[in-house]
Amino acid sequence: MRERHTRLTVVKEMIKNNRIDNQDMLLEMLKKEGFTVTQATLSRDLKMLKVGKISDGWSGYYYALPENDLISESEKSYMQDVRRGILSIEFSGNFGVIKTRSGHANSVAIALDVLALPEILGTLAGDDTIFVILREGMTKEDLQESFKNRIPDIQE
Amino acid sequence: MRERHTRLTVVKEMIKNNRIDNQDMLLEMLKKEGFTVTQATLSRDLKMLKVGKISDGWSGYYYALPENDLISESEKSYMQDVRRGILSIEFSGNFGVIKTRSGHANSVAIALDVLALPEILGTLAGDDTIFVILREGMTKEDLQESFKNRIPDIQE
DNA sequence: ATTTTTTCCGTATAAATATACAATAGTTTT
DNA sequence: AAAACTATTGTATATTTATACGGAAAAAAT
Repeated sequence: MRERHTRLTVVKEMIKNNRIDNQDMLLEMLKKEGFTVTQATLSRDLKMLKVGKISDGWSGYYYALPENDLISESEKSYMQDVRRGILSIEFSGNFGVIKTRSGHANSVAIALDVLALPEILGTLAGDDTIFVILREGMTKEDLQESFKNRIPDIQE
Repeated sequence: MRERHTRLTVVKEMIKNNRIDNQDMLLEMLKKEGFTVTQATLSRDLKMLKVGKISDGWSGYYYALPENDLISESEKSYMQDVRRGILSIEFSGNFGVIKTRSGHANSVAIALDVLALPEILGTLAGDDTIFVILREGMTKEDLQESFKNRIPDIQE
């Protein structure tokens, strides 16, 4: 026993990286990796992972991880951009100035746009400085809170 | 015969507006609307609409329209915002100034952000004016082209 | 107008997926 | 440590979905 957890991780990875049309296909791939289970077990695994089956836009269907799992993947890379580039944030009213490492302002600003934090109305990036405009009603504290939630290990 | 097209429209609407777990459920709903078909036909309809079956994040699964169908729906509303608000666009180098009807700058700017036109780096909205910064390498013409593609009936 | 082709759909059945039930191994409680 | 509970799985089967086949209506071609 006590196999499920590792198997779930493998299954998730397989679904993320391959086009898989049905459970039998997945079953075979698993067997090759040393996980010999039945279709019933796999069906339960997929339900646990909240895997969906979606159209390929043509004539077939394949398994896909839930939106969240995918988004968080691409978000991760943007969060990396932010973490790598950012040096400091200071505010004046509802305007903020972010200092970044030289040349990083653009990538950080793009990342902030993509992350679409509700507090930010827009950004303007130079080479090492980003000008941030908060939405009306939002405060510096709101943004910092939001930051901490979305970008775990950022230091104030 | 010649029923399919109208039925597909109805099915699409039903899937968009209701949580539907399986084809039998949909079959019943259709019957109530006067479309009496078999499960086989419905299965074909769903494939045609590229409907997927995704997790509700809890313990069940339901039908969902493909990403594109949903996005284009929400995009429509943003494009409306742009169409309704915009008055003129003028450029100076890689900066643009969009004049909007009073009070509309914000909604137009948000729409532009959401539409994520590849030419636009960022926007700053006042009350009736939006400041647009183009990404490096992009020209006024690129943006106008992109506009025409995304927002059909806009006049120059 | 007749033939050919295409579209649409039902019936029957195959294929794919989910689950009720029972068994076994691990955990927790007493 | 025995009892009670929980988690994980397989077997068998139920449920759900897809499709092979054939027929009929509509459309296109001749």
